[in-house]
Amino acid sequence: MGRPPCCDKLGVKKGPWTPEEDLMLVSYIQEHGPGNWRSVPTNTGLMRCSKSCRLRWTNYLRPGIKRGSFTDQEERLIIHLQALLGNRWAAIASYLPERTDNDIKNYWNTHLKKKLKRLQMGEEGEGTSKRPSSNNQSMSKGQWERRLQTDIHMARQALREALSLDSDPVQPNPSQHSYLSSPVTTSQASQTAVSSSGIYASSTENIARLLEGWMTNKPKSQAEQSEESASGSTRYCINKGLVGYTESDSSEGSASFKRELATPDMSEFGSEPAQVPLSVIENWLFDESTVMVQGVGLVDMQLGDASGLF
DNA sequence: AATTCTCCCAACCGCGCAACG
DNA sequence: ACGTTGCGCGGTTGGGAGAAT
Repeated sequence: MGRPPCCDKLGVKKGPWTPEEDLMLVSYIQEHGPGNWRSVPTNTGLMRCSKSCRLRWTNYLRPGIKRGSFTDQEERLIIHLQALLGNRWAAIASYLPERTDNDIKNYWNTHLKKKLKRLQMGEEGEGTSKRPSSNNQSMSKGQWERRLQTDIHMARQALREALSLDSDPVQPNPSQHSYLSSPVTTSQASQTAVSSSGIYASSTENIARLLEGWMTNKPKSQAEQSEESASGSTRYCINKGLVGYTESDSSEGSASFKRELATPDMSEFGSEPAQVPLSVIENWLFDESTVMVQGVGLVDMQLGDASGLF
């Protein structure tokens, strides 16, 4: 006997969310914080199933989400992490606090997979005997697993070091924070609804506008944001959500929105990976000499050995 | 200008796991 | 120990937007 689907109830709405629904959801979360999703539809009056509410929040409404095109660095990070962790998108997303697992998954499926395939084809066209990984085509599954374990061990070690180097004093506890500090007004709501002509919720701007005025702290200007991203800073920080956090927010607001996602492997470190400045992780990830195991880098594994595993 | 094709992403679905009674 | 419930995750899909014909 299988488990009944959670959304087979009559009257449960499906499909794209409307601005009004978003506001209802955000209002509720403002008061109660995310979680206890089961009670959200009944308490809000939303004709959505709990799952849908959770997804809408985590993938779209949650402040701090960066949307739009991925940077080269993000791309490389994803490729490395995918090679290391496989399709564990939630785990990968925990290293990119501004991106959702869904976003990363979509980006992988629509862009990176093709990109890697193209690269692989290109290399194959040039000849297959040169690359070290080609030697590993014959590597047994056991060998590959041992190598993967070594990689994971090294990854853990590197993260331990990273954590000990950079101990962030902020220990957020989402349950203790008010999620959105000032209530949204009906006029703000209608403004949002009116301003969005036709397609709703397809841009960061919409969400930013939606949430504008909810924050105690002044949102960062677009100019500042673009300047920041243009500077090519690799220091990803949970406090730098596009919806308007500044570094100084960390004392309260941003901590509230900290990703709940922590990879199970990370729990033993007593801290979530998102708290680690990702520059440290990136340095480690991009340092070929660190990730090289038995002379084969992870990228090689991705392009060669590991490709057959997907 | 109209139609078809392709790409992309928000949302859905089903499964597994953990907590709880 | 077992059944139920709720949540989180990964895979898949539907439909809108833009490109190509």
